Amino acid sequence: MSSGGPEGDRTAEAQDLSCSPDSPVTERRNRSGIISEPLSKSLKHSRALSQYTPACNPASVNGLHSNGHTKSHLTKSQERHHHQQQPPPQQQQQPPASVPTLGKLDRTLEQMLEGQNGLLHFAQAAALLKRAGMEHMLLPGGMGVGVGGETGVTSGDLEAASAVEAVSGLADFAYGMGGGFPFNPGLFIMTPAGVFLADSALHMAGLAEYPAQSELASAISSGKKKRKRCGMCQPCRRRINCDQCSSCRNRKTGHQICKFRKCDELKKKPSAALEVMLPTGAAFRWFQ
DNA sequence: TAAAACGTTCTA
DNA sequence: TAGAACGTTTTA
Repeated sequence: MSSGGPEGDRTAEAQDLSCSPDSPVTERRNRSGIISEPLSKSLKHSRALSQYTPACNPASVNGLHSNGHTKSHLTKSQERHHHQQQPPPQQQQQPPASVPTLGKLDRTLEQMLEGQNGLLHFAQAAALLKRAGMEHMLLPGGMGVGVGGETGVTSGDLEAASAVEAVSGLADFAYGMGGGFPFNPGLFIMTPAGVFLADSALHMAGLAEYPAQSELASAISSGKKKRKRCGMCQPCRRRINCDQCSSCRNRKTGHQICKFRKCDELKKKPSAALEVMLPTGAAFRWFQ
């Protein structure tokens, strides 16, 4: 009759997860920091990602992040941006109104990651590579119309413009159908979960610690039987077990993660993969 | 080594 | 076909 249940011995440290100091959040954490919390509290109000950061630092929200794994690299990449891309003093004048700032660019990239389950599709990858000065890794010959096509643009403008363009102006990005595949295929890892920038490309681009990209890619490419959670989708971001679903109730026998924390990617059948969502909305199959 | 969690199989 | 149970792998 251990009526401890979910409410049993909730610790005050769990309250750290809440940004609101007066938030009456009382949770119980397991060894992995997963919180068991009744459905009524947690599931109905899925927490924003920023609420899981230790200090709710607004600056950290600006960084590229999606889960606890990526906390550290945020600051690293931001430092990189500061150190490597800080314009010389004479260029610190106001940027042209039409040119996004690096901060805006970062937010754009963050939005890309947020919105695409962490996958970088080709146009986004192109933007990142360009941003890192890796245009040469794109295949030459105008195959990448729209990404490598801009001329007469300063590098800074190119970086920002191409990234924004990658997000919003994808229509002229030529895939297949005469346009050809604009990237060096070696830069990408094709996995059941999607297409990822290869580690090498990430490293070269200074993006080695992009959330989940390298980790997931390596995990899958290594031929492990088990797939890993993508770490990017809403369920993966969730850090709270509902304690009420069948998986939670039958944890001992079911061996299943809370239904509300089940990775969206893992819900899909692996065979449904090897398909890339093109910016045009069409699906590109790597293998027929 | 225990807990977490994915994959497979079984059952309703 | 969805959910439960179990085997197995992974991770801390």
